[in-house]
Amino acid sequence: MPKPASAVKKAGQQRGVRGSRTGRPIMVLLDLLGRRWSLRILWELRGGPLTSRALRAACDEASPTVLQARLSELREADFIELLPAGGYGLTALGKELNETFLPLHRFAEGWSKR
Amino acid sequence: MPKPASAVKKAGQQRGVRGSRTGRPIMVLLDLLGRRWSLRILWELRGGPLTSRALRAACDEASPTVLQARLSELREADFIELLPAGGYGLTALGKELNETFLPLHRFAEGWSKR
DNA sequence: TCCCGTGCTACAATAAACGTAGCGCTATGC
DNA sequence: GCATAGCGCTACGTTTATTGTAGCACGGGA
Repeated sequence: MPKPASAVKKAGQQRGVRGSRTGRPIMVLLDLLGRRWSLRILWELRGGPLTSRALRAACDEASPTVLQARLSELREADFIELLPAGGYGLTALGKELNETFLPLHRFAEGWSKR
Repeated sequence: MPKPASAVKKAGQQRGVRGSRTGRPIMVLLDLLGRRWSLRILWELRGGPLTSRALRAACDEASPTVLQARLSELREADFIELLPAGGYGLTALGKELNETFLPLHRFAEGWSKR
């Protein structure tokens, strides 16, 4: 019989990294990037800044709720920033992170022919 | 007033890539890897095969339900395989994909000191 | 003034993830 | 034989995340 099962969890981690309690940087990063739309957002910004609405359009009209949540998280992680002129753009760190994923594109092309 | 809002969505995409309807390989890949625990599983297998239980332990005791779901998806994508001798291991393709993420580790280390 | 685009939020409904328990199977122990 | 233990995997009720739709407050032109 499934017990309440919560009431305990609130203590341990609340403001945290969700799926990772170790705190190891790579885990924190994998967890952050493992949230829905995170990778996609970074990817869509690779060509230059986009307004929040353009970004939403680029992301298949994902709901603004999650998008804003991700944008906040990614901003807090210093991967993207809200430009003074409007629109979101990659920070230097974000660009560096994005380059990490460049080989992924090539990989994806080959993988799709599996 | 929030309308029913569903009843429509069932038509368009059901068995799909969730966040991506374009079918572009990179989108499919980003979507698959953007699911919870996907990246983590690949990461945890980098050192060699693990049994499902060991993998679960490595992933902070994530619930077996999602883990099995991810394992199935990653297996279908041919990134991991269930070894005859038992345990899950990366396929050649999986190893290739994992190497794509190697720079991520280094990046994460530097990032954590932001 | 009015209009339009910006970033952002509310909120009810839906889908995904969680936690716990336990199944069927196989191999090894006695 | 027959427990025992580990394997991959599933059921199912609860909690959390995501979705879809609507709309806010603000600022910059016409």
